[in-house]
Amino acid sequence: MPLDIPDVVIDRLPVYYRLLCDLHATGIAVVSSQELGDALGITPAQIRKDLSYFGRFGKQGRGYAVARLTEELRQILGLDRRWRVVLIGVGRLGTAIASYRGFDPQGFDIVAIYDANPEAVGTQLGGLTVHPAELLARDLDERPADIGIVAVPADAAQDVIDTLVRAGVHAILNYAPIAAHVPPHVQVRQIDPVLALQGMTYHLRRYGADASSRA
Amino acid sequence: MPLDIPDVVIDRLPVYYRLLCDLHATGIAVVSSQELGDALGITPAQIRKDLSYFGRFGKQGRGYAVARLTEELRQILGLDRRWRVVLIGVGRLGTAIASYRGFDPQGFDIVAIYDANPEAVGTQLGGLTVHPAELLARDLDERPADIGIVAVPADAAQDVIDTLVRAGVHAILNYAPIAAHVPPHVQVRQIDPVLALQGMTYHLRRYGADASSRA
DNA sequence: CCTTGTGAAATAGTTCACAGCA
DNA sequence: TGCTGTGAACTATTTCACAAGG
Repeated sequence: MPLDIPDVVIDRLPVYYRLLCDLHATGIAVVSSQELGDALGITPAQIRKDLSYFGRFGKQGRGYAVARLTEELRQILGLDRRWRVVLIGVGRLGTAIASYRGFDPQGFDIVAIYDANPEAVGTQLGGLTVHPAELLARDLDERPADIGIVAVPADAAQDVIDTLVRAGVHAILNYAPIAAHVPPHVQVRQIDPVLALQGMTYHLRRYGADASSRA
Repeated sequence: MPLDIPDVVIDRLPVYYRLLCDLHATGIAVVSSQELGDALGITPAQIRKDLSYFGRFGKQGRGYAVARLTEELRQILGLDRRWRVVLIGVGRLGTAIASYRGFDPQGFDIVAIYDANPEAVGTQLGGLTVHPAELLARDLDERPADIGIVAVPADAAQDVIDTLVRAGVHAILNYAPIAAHVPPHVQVRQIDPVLALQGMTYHLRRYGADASSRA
């Protein structure tokens, strides 16, 4: 398994994985790259090439065994274990994240929650007590976490991220609207609906047909 | 302004725009591509090349006038007007989206909210009444929208997206964990924290140092 | 000086197209 | 026959490096 696999390939694997889980649940045993591609809007060649970085999972003339490929991807992605996640920030967004049911079944355990606001500290959220943010560094020393989810205001986010990185957290899901600065060995993924919308308005304007002109 | 500007360039412009707004608010009048790059973790050459698709906004030896460049980007991105947004789905996530304060100051107006659940219909959310989902198509005919935000369960999402597309919505922000099928002229951006986490666990596993080994 | 704007070079990523196997 | 796996061809994107302007 080579080490120089393009990042863009890695980021497609979870998409394949999810579809394969669905197919598995539906009872479909074999699937071709063509069918996967149709379902995902990706060319079959792309899917075959992506998978070929990791091994030869298909059978010529048949396709891929869904159960086998699902299991392979689970291993490749490290989803065959559980991951410890800390959440920082319990404003509206953090609260929604804490109570989101989608993390647990995929192996992500929110194991601790922090907030800087004394009003929030001590409240219960998804079965956990909210801790004061200043304990984050100390707690991570005693009970490390794999992943940090940052849901604090923009002006506090870089500090929180620095604390996470110093405590050895190597993966950060950042909901704060800032470009996070981290060392190269730390993974960051940004969730930013406003940036996403602004990338689309460019195209809307080009396309010409805005809503008011159709009213 | 050429029509064949790479999408990846377009999606960086909002990042530049946000930083420039911050700089402007801080009272900084001029900035170099080097400084922008340092702040964003992007090479200066990339920033200059990106901007050069749209015009010549800098001054040699000086850099870019922050106010001027901010205004140019606002126009390019179509942020010099307001956009009509409909939200479908008021579960935990939809509720958080409806009350998010970050959309309005950037020109995005949530003008209507829908949900399929009769319990939710009629409740108030961010100053709006939740309407029954079956009215979505009819309402959009009478009062079009530019953008749809989809925050419904996975199994309902494609139907909602089809309805939006049929009603002439050309931009969709999809929070549902599915690969949306849309015609080529419709923009889709996916917000999917689980996929983001799964892309990072691949690297965590490679890096070796998981949290439990450091405990 | 310093920094932009930009062709040209380099790198990265995608798609083609077909040999080979079930 | 049908579909994978994969070099080779192609396309896209980034970076270089430098002329030119303030």
